[in-house]
Amino acid sequence: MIDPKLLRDAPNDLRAAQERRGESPAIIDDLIRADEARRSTIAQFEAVRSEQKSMGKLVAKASGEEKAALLARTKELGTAVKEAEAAQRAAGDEFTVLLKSLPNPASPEAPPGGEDDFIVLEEVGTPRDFEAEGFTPRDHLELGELLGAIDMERGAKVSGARFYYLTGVGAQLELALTQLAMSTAAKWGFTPMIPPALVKPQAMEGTGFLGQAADDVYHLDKDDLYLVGTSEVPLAAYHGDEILDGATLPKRYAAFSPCFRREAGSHGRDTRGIFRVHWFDKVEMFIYTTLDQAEAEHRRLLAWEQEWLNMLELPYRVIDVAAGDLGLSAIRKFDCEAWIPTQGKYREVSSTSNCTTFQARRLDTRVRVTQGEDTEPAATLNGTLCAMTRTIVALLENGQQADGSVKLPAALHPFLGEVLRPLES
RNA sequence: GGAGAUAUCGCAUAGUGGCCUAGUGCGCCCGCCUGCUAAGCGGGUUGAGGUUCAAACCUCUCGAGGGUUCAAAUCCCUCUAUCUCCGCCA
Repeated sequence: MIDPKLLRDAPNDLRAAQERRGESPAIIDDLIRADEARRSTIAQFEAVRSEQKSMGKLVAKASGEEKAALLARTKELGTAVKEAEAAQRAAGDEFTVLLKSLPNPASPEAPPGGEDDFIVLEEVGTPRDFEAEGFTPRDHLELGELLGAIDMERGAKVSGARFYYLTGVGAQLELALTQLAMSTAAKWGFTPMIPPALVKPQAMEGTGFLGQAADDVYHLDKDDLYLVGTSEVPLAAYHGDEILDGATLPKRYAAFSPCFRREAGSHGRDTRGIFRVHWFDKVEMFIYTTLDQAEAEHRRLLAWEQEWLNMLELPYRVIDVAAGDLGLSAIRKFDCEAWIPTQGKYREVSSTSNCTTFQARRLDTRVRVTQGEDTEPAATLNGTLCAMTRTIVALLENGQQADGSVKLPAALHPFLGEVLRPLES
């Protein structure tokens, strides 16, 4: 949700931002009309309500005929107040619904265009040349089966397509990554968190996942709870309805949670292995700060994501996601994409978004920067530290050797040794 | 799942239909006084929204949402959370 005052103060900026996303600016004019309707119904309600209150005081003091006459008038006022209140609410609701459907204005620095119009900011590391090494790389599933690390067949048997078991060293690998990611984040100053993975509609809605992304979300009808697709949701809602003390900012949290995604729009894509699944575990970074610090924190998040990939010794690139490919809440997004040898391309393993005050306005998270001053909406940012399944895919494929064994990065040696070896057949 | 209780400003409390424009204490902020400190004295102190050049004014906000009434913190209904006990359970 944007600052409604922008509709009056800077409508042209908002129209331009819509066009950067490749969306119609007409909604801005709808919003301006709805805002005017809202404000005029508020004025009408307040006028009759004010009269009702002062008349009510006269009633309390009056008696006899005088009182009867007053009561006749106040009775009329009573209905007028109810009507005006209903009109105010209707206009307010209409405005809010429209306002919430408006995406966060894309940053002017975000590349214009859609999904394919990203800009590559940086490439780090060099993909291995398997041809030169003299063997054809196996894909992560083949390797996972050789190592006894991944069991897709039984995942499908028990839970259906896009489910898996991590077994043996696969399970150990996730636990090692989790432990390494959480402790590394703690060292960077993040507070480790384990949040709930089931949330109320308000949390889901507040983070912007019930708009166009709603099809991708699991919902439990009987309990009206949602399974989160990322711990961004419970972390953003964590300080909802709160006023944060500016002196405590930035607040940085790192959360481990399962993530559930229906993958509604991706039938047939990435069907092999654990690259795209309905459930995976993830360590997510989340930051609360003030608007003026948001961009700097966004750069820090990206730097931490890169440091993590460097620790894992993976070749990757960083892209600046185009405006048309941003989620509802973000003004700018950077993705880190690891090289996947058997796909011959870079694929997303982490992503960081600057949501400015968009989510905080919806969730009512405010900051009092200085004692005695007015509050302002907080700014929120999120970034992946380690999405387990995709990280495992990248580690297996990039670390593999001709015999099917997998060399691990030094950071994982304390947990799993230097090499994962195929099971005895 | 069953029975009962509770929910008021940062905290603690008062408030059983109009005198609530929600009082008081603590805490906090500003000032005064006291040659330091403490005490004392005076004032301020929920959060939103609207009108407005501004000063100021108005509206909403007593867990949430409905209802009754000319008028609701107060009466009624529903929901949520917390506490106590019972049952079940990792």
